[in-house]
Amino acid sequence: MTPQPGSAGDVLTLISAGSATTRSDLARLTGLARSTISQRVDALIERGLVEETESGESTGGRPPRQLRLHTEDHAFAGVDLGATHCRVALMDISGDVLAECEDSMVIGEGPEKVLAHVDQRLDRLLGAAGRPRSALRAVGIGVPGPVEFATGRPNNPPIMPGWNDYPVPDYFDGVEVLVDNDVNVMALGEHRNSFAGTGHLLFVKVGTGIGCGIVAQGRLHRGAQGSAGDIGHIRVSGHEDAGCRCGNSACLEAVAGGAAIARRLTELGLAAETGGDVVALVQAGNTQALRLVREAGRLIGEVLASLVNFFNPEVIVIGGALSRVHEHLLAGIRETVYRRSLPLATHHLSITPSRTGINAAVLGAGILAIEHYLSPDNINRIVNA
Amino acid sequence: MTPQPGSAGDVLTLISAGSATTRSDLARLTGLARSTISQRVDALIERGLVEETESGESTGGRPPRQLRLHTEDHAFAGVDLGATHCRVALMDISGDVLAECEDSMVIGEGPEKVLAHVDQRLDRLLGAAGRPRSALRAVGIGVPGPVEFATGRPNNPPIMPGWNDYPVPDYFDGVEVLVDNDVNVMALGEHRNSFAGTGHLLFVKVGTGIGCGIVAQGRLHRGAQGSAGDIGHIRVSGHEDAGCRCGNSACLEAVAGGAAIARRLTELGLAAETGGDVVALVQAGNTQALRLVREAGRLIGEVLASLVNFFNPEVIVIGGALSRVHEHLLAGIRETVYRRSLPLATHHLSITPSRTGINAAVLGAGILAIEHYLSPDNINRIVNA
DNA sequence: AAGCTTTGTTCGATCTTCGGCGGAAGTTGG
DNA sequence: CCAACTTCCGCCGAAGATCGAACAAAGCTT
Repeated sequence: MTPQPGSAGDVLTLISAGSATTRSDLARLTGLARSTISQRVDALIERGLVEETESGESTGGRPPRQLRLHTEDHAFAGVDLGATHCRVALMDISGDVLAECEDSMVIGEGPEKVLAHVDQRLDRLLGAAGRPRSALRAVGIGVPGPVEFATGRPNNPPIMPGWNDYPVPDYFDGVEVLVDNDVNVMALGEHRNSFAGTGHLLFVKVGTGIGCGIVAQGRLHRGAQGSAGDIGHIRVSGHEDAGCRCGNSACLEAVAGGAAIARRLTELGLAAETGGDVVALVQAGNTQALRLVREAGRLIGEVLASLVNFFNPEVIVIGGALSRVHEHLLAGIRETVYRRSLPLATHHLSITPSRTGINAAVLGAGILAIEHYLSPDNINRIVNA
Repeated sequence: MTPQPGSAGDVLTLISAGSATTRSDLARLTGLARSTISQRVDALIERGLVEETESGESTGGRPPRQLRLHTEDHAFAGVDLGATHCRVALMDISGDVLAECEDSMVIGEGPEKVLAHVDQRLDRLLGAAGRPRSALRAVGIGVPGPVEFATGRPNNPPIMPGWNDYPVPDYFDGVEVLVDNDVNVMALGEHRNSFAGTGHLLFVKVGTGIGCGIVAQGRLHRGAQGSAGDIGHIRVSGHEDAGCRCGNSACLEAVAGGAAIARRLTELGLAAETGGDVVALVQAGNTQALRLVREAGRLIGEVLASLVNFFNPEVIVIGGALSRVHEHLLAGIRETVYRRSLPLATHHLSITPSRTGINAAVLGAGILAIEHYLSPDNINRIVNA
């Protein structure tokens, strides 16, 4: 059933969203009596979820006591697993980062090794932040492949050998674990951090491959099989010769991904293997690389033009390794999208580089965990327990 | 705020969805005491929203009194406005059609004339069904162009001269009016009638033009400007020569729409002007027409393949005038989608012709009106008034 | 300094909801 | 055919939640 209006969970949602910072705000927003609100807030304070800070500005009368999330007793973690890296951030309940770390790690070594690594980092970060393990409430993990979100099991991930159908949450105990595709958590991180007011947003990650996270009505759209946003294998015109690892040809990823650009540069006699090498060449002023990146932007723009017509987003955010040279990538993307999409859909559309940057994934993963914990249902359960 | 759990609105939602047909069902589903449920049901009966029918089957004890929506005192209407037709259906609150009509009408004559026409039909249908005008609670209207849903104003519709920004709901008084794009209401009608359990569905209308209605998580996705689903102007490869009325070239609609196929047939010396003519030729066994329809299916499939990767729907429904020859259209679509989309996304994907058929739009428009009226918030307002 | 404004708490009145009880209306079994 | 059993439903007192008025607190205004 739907949560009660003005239940403890609802009240906490308003506080955590910043919609209300005082008891009177809450009374006004919920329509409940001030006395009732006080009772709810007391319950939340007693459970250690909310705290009072010094009085705020008076508006001509007694100054209100400010309310905010109590950030001491709980901890959450966001984990960003890539093909060869592992980033972990420990966050408090308001989403602020308490401690973070980053290191190399090979995801192909399989779930046991990798998750042991993660677990160890979690302990280290908890130590650094001075919080006991028992304070850890939930962990969000972004992985580079498709996941059945409801169970946290990777679903035939191409670059994660040994992970297929592995029940990731079972590895940890005493903590709720949410696992999602890395692009989804990046989209979530970007949305909550920099585009909170936006209803419909696309986050496009241009790295070795190309993927897309979809936020519809403020929530992640994962699709029927959790594979939504897999735009790397959409066909682009005029590149029938480019074979893709998926078996088809002319896939976007096979012509505009970082790996594809590097290959083309290699053919031109320039040393480049990864998307990072491409970025380095562009930053060094290499015109060939620059031209190829811009051309990749046009191809990505061709696909995005279709998706703009179909999905009609408010904002498209470009992230991933290649967005470090976003001026050139964006030029190509914008050029094509504004030419090929319908005016009604592009009129208020903005296409921008990621503002959250490299941390979008860890932060998004952490936010996934925090929002799960702060969901009205869960809070009501905690308060009424 | 969120509606109360087990509020009158919630209870009615359960009854109307068929999830509960007796008081004990409701008590079980909501977790409320039987006495509380009885009180809610009494309030709903008193307001004329629910009625009791004869007792149902006993399960070993006293047989429960069945509950269902009271279908007598209210009426709703769905209106399907096309370029040259007008269909109106009068429905009771459970969605059953009480009376309907269809006639020719030219939408280009402008809102006043067309809406006067609609209003007259409404009166006639109300008369035929023996219900007073005052019983009419809400009207849903599907129009062939983009609409700002919140205000019911068409937004620069290309084939509706005189309608731009016209406040359609203001024309009617005493009745709530919801206006949406025709493809959206078709998608809604199809979903609620034939695919109620499906989370994510695409409804593709192939007629003169090509459009798409999007159901995500059971709800219509309209996008930021209400232009979502406008897939007719997505580019397809290898048809740069085909100019489109939108100013671009190689638009899907310009090569695979009914009008485009008719033009190609005309070039081949066959008399065809509209999508209907194309259908007639195919049904007459003309091989040229058949080949072109199948080829159109492949082109539509090319676009849908991209959208399947991006959106990951469970079901794609093909409707519109050309779906009357769906065997040929679907063959082309399926062929391309299953070849070009990712296995994970296509594994449980079904692509089927419309089951609801020609009535999807009127029914969907009516359902739009009914669901608006039955929304928990609205019902709570009515019951507590 | 006295009064005004806004905030927050206390407390009794009121409204909701709960759950037990008993009557109603069937089925089952002898 | 009747007694026992099961399930459904309304009634009603008890328990709980919410409200709003009154009051106290704390700063602003004049």
